[in-house]
Amino acid sequence: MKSRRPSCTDSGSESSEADSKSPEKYEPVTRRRSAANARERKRMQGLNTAFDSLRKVVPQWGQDKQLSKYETLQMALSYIVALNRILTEARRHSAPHRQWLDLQLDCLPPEACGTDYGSPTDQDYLQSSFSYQFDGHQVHA
DNA sequence: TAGGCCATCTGGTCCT
DNA sequence: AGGACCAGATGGCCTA
Repeated sequence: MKSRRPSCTDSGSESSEADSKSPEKYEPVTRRRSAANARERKRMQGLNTAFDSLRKVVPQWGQDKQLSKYETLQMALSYIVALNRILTEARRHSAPHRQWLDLQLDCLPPEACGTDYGSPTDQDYLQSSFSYQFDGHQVHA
């Protein structure tokens, strides 16, 4: 994530005013607003942490730059649909194949599911199952 | 320079 | 009453 400096409208961010005034000298309304701003900032940071976690498990084929939040959500949706499709296809196969698949899924740590796409063949198959297009921002489930 | 993306502030609403 | 959540507004940064 790019590091961004606070915007100039960052009035509640304990900066210039906080230097000249201790918090207890704030007007109650100002103090409450400032606290609410801090909570909102923390909440959004939590949300961004969640987005970062999601980016780590979502494929980023051909994308050298970080997915935007919108793209991350769209990709996650498409990824889930693709994996679901693969599982559905796998269930149609014979027992030995199903056992193999079950074994693979059991052995996979959750974090590895998104970053290790297996052999090039597996990767191609998974990618071909994807419907999310970066340019068009479209998802066809 | 325009457009995309983002962080932050803010006021409103809902919930505990 | 206070906190969580949300959406709109605003302004900064980056890239084509």
